Amino acid sequence: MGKQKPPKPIDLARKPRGFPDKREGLIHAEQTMIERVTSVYRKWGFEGLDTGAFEFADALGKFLPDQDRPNAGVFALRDDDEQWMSLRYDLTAPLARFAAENWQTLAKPYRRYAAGPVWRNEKPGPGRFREFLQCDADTVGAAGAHADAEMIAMAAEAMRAAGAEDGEFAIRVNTRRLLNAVLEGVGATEETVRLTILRALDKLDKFGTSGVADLLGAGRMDESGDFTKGAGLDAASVKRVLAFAEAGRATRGETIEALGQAVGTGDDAKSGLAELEAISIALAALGTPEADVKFDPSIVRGLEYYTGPVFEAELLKETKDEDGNTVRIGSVGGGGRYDDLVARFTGEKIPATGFSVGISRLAAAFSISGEIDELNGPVVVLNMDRDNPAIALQLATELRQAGIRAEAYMGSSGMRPQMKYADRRRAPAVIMVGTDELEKGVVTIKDLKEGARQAAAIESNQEYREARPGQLEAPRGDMIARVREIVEAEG
RNA sequence: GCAGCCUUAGCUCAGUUGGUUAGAGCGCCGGUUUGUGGAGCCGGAGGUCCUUGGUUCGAAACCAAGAGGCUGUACCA
Repeated sequence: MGKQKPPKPIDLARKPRGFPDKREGLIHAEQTMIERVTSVYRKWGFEGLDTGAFEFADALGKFLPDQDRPNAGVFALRDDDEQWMSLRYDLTAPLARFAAENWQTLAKPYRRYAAGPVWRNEKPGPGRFREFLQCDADTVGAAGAHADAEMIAMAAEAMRAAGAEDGEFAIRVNTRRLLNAVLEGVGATEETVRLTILRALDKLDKFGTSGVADLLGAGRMDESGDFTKGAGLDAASVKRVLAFAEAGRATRGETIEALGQAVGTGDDAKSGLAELEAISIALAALGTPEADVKFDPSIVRGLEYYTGPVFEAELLKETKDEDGNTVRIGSVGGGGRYDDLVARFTGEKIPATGFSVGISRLAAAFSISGEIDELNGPVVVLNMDRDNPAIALQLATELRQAGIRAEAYMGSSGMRPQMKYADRRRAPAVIMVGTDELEKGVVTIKDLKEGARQAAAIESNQEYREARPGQLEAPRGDMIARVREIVEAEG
């Protein structure tokens, strides 16, 4: 009945949340970060592997779409032949699939790095996307703490390669075996209770001791009044879990000692402590600075497939967001040992361990703090002579032939808009050739960065215009050399 | 998913008890005796006031539902 209004065209130009548009600056920051991290992986002897965006849903593991409704968490669709396919949610599951498929032909252990986008169908938020970049290294087919220690050492080196200095990051390490020992110690046999306890532990840094105590016991009320049911442990058990969670000490040796007190003498406790001990010794041999790696009993990580050591890379360095507020970036990567993942395909138990870096967060952190250079735009040749616009094309071509990024202004706007354009493009310089220059056989070159510096001291607009800061006139034959000086001086 | 808050120009926001053609700042575009980016001067574009339905003589304003956003929380292989 009601008149159907056609949708306004601009209302169709909407971007789905969590799928970021990336412009020059961000692209450059992320590519730089991928290069830095993968160069560390390559240096340690890992080889590249790139797999497709989609995997068959059943190859991705527990997320089997049930009939019509693919599970939340992944993006899934049905192929022509009715098979469910899912966009990969990490780079580990495709690796497990690839390793299983090609196991016979691979040199074992298989050491592989990979970088690329992954997709998760979850609620996005600041710093949380539905499409984001990961950069992984994994060793498939190597049991034992040395392979884990190597991952941890490499994670620390990757953080340093990314730009983190002493004390600006920490790799925090724990092992599932100790967590199992604690669960056993408080008699948590029921799966839901075990998971609730682990999730509570994981939130120690977020909610603090009392918040975690609530989650371990009856439950916790958040500030919006929403209530989260707890694990229902009695007071003595809560105390025992907390004692474990807070056993972190200044050095790894002291932490192992404190954990020994908190965790008892069961099989899991003994093997877990031995695992940390072995990792610590290996790290010393690998030359990893002691302060880079801490043992932290509150590290839990994903609940699904980790079987031994788990670790997390945390950026401690403080950065500022666009509004100038201080932001703690927090976790920028993680990993661990997953001995059962490849076995899903092969039946044979194949040990594996790996580490994953969240590229976007790292790039954001180091881009904001100036660790990654901002890119200059092209040199812009202004279109001054409307009777003979081809001169701008010719000059731009000469610059490009000399290997300088350059473009001729496309259009016939006045000079002021053309200057504004060059400014907005972050051009290092503009070239001006009008009738004056043509007659004299020269070009006018304006160094925009130098001009801006000089302009800071100029008060009035009229003076600013007359001063023509940063500008020089050069013989036509010297254009390339002079422009090159300007471009190279500004990186 | 659950809870709270929010939605007026590109952005940040005004908008009287419900009353004509809905405003500002910034930004944007163009010009400034066809030659100069920032802060000068002149001009300009840009809004079905998120959507739909209801109340009313009359709705940007009141009510309901929906959509979108923010924050917290849950989940996060």
